[in-house]
Amino acid sequence: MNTDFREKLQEKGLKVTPQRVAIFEAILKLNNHPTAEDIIAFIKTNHPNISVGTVYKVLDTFVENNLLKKVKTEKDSMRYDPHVANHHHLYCYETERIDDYEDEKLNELISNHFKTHKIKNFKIQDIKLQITGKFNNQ
Amino acid sequence: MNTDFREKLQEKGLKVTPQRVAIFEAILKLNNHPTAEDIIAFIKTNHPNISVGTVYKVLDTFVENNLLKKVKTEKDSMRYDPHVANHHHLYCYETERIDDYEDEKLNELISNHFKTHKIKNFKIQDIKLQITGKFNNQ
DNA sequence: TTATGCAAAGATAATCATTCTTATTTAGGA
DNA sequence: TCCTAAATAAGAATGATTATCTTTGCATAA
Ligand SMILES: [Mn+2]
Ligand SMILES: [Mn+2]
Ligand SMILES: [Zn+2]
Ligand SMILES: [Zn+2]
Repeated sequence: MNTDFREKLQEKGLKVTPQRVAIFEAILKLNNHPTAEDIIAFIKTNHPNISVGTVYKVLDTFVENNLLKKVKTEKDSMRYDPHVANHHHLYCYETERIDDYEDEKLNELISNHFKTHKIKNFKIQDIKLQITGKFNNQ
Repeated sequence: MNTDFREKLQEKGLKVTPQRVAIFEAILKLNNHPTAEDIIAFIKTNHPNISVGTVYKVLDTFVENNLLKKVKTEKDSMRYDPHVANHHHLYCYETERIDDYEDEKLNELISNHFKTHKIKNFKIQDIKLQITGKFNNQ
């Protein structure tokens, strides 16, 4: 999993640095579409000298190179998603929790719908669902 | 349409002020899910003394009272939507344009799908599609 | 080896949307 | 008309993000 990520960096012509590896690992570990702040806090424990600016710069680089996605929210701080394949999100309206939601049947349903119901003057690139609600337990 | 809005304010127990009316009119006129900045710029022409803080406070009040919705984006500044009934959005990946998209058939399709495919540990409140792509002309 | 080039990281200042504070004004009911 | 809670104005403060500038780490060429 680590070598995997190193290879991806190299494919994109990006240098493999300890910071980049640490930031990506942090995002995987944190596992709730973390903010930059979450990432910084997590990394600071093992890697206390990392610079805030570096984290933001690395996150941008990752997004540009499609190693991460930004997640839309209505909050001030951006959240990041290591899951770059197309998928949907469950948003809790009470907490900051955002979970992934994958549903191949639903994707087909929607994709078929748009085959017969074109949107005038608009070329679709991708479709995401924001499913807002409340998690039960856990 | 204006009296309509005044009545809505009164129903909610909110005072009808020139600032509130101007802000709501601006959002309707601007008609592209404007930012606070767009609204301020628009209002300043007729109403030069309005305060920036007032605009933000009024926007919050409107959102709390369901007269406006916030629109999720991955940009820094928030956008506002006077269209509070549930509907979807077309996002252009090249420009800041966001259009409304309503599709009753699609809503039914999705709603039926979730009747038979419950999400474990999650109670759905609402579902919005973010349809990203590119507008043709116009 | 040593020098040169260059991407990346660190430190920290600057920016900019938004929020907060405090004094003042006003809408709307009594 | 008067009163008062609610709303606004002005501007300072905050906080996330971006920009700037210097330093570091390597690779490659002299
Ligand atoms: Mn709209
Ligand atoms: Mn911000
Ligand atoms: Zn995700
Ligand atoms: Zn809308």
